[in-house]
Amino acid sequence: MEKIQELQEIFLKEGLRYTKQRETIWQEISSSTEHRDAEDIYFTLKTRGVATSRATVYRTIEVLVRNNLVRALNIGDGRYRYENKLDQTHHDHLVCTECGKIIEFLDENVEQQQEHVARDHGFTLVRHIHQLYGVCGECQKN
Amino acid sequence: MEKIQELQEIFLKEGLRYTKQRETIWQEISSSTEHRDAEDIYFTLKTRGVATSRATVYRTIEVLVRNNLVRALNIGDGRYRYENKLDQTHHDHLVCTECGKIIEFLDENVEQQQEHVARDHGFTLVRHIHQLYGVCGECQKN
DNA sequence: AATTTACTTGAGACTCAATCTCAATTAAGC
DNA sequence: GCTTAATTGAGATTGAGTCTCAAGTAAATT
Repeated sequence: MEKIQELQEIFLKEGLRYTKQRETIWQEISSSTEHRDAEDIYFTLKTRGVATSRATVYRTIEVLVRNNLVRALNIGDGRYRYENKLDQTHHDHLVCTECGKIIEFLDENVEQQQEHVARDHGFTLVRHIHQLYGVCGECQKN
Repeated sequence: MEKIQELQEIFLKEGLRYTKQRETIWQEISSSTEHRDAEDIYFTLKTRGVATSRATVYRTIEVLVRNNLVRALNIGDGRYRYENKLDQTHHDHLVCTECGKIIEFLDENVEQQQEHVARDHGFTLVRHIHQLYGVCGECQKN
């Protein structure tokens, strides 16, 4: 039930109605720390008896992303993963190319350097995508 | 006609035939420093009279990417851009969210730091994706 | 509380990049 | 040149995501 208040304010602010479906989708995303795709979220809701359509899942996620409650992650395999932003802190991702495991990391050095690079080219940095792909410890053993 | 020799060796090595279509696709990609999508390459070939099918374009690019002659770039808008790797040097990309301009950059500091991050998490780094999105100098004026 | 109004939902059609199929074509070995 | 097996290409298919529009349902109005 985390941030339900804020959720309601967001829909109000956007002139959108507060519906059971929208709340359920947020609850589903906010109750997990996994990086899940839309299909996964859609099916989980389905098996939990609170079925919503794909259209509603995608439409709601769009609002959540726009309002900073959810982050969309593109790891380059053609579909987005979503993670809630309840823990606030910014981070990037380390992806195991063998088992698909996703680990979060934050490196202040890199964060700062990115600002420099952008500035050096006359850009105002808005966001970035930074993913490291490699083989994790477990997978190296096999 | 750059690297035609190497191109032939690659196809030989892979047990593939050396065809006019495959050569033409490489020539098209190698003759430009732009970051182009498959559709763009396909249509350019078409208007130049050396028509090949989409299927062949995609199939050939796959081989070129696998053999390090071409790099596939995912800037998160749902389609890949391709650039030839003739100039060898590794770099990442700075993308203007207003005009779509793509600038290449290389930051040794960041490159090294990535290795550290991977190692710290027990990963062997294989590759990375690093894109900075912002507004370029020109677009800031408007 | 009933009615009206307008936003939301959902099933399925649609889009778009990319992949697959398979008959016709063609490169390469004999 | 002939044979054979890889390649090509037109179009079908896939899959993630978006769109449509009739039916459903909040919320405002009376």
